[in-house]
Amino acid sequence: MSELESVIRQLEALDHRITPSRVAVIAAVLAQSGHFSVETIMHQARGVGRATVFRTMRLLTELDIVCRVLLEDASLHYRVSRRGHHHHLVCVSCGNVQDLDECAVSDLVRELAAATEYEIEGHWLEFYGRCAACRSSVALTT
Amino acid sequence: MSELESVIRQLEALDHRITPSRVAVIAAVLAQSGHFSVETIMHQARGVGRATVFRTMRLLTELDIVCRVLLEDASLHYRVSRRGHHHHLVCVSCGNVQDLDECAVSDLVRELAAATEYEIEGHWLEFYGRCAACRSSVALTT
DNA sequence: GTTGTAGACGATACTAAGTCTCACTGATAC
DNA sequence: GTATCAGTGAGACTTAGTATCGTCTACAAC
Repeated sequence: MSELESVIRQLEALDHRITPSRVAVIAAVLAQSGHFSVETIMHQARGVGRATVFRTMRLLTELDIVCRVLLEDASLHYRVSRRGHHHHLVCVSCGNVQDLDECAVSDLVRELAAATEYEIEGHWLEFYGRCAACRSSVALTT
Repeated sequence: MSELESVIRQLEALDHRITPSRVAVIAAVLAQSGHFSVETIMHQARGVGRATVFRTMRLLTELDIVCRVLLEDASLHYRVSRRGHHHHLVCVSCGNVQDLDECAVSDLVRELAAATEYEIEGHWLEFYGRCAACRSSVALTT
């Protein structure tokens, strides 16, 4: 079963209708390799209305098929999510994104809950830097 | 020396002019207790133009007089920053913000840099939850 | 005190990202 | 076959912020 079919099955299972617009958006999303903006999807799923693209993206986010990537300037991008809760390491130079396998702050969340009496429900954690390739190319050009 | 005067000195030291508009915006910012949006400041510093409020906020952010608080829905608010690099714990119910004293991920940054060969330059970290007061009030009403 | 000037100003147009509304369409159940 | 309602596209609207531009004024030099 292809990834596209698998997503369609998930939508069907939740009683969402399978329409050509949705399939076009989902196919465009699954074709992305790195992080992408909604605008990219709007270009690639031509003919699909703006509102529909946003609606479908929200649906995919709720289903954990895509996750949101927060860039350093606080702008939101998306990324196909092939695992559960995780964080990102974003190269500010080439835009490459590494998924970080495990949630690095789950211990911290427990400590913090004990120290502050908050019931902690969620968090944002994103790292920014330069990947090895970008660092070496900078070293060459300077 | 009041906090307002102290900020004005900082601006003067960097060769920025002290204008009535700037003073109005800075006073409005310093009067905030929790996190706030630019719109709040625009209401409280009546007569100051929209662009000027944004320009002044950017200036204050650069001077580390305010810091940005990322809410759970990825919208940006601001908060008077009375310390250096730190993170926030935001109550999603009453909006109260706790500053977390030390950067909890500095060790993690080092580990990650070693593991991924990235040169890590920055990160976002924000926690969301319910404070003790909000939890007890929910317990009472249910 | 006067003046020159560049930095700051307000108004306003614009952009980007996303939401809302509404009449219409078409997938699905009966 | 048809009724229904979830989903659709168009486009107006919202929110947050930036860009432009002609005018003003804080402040240093005189």
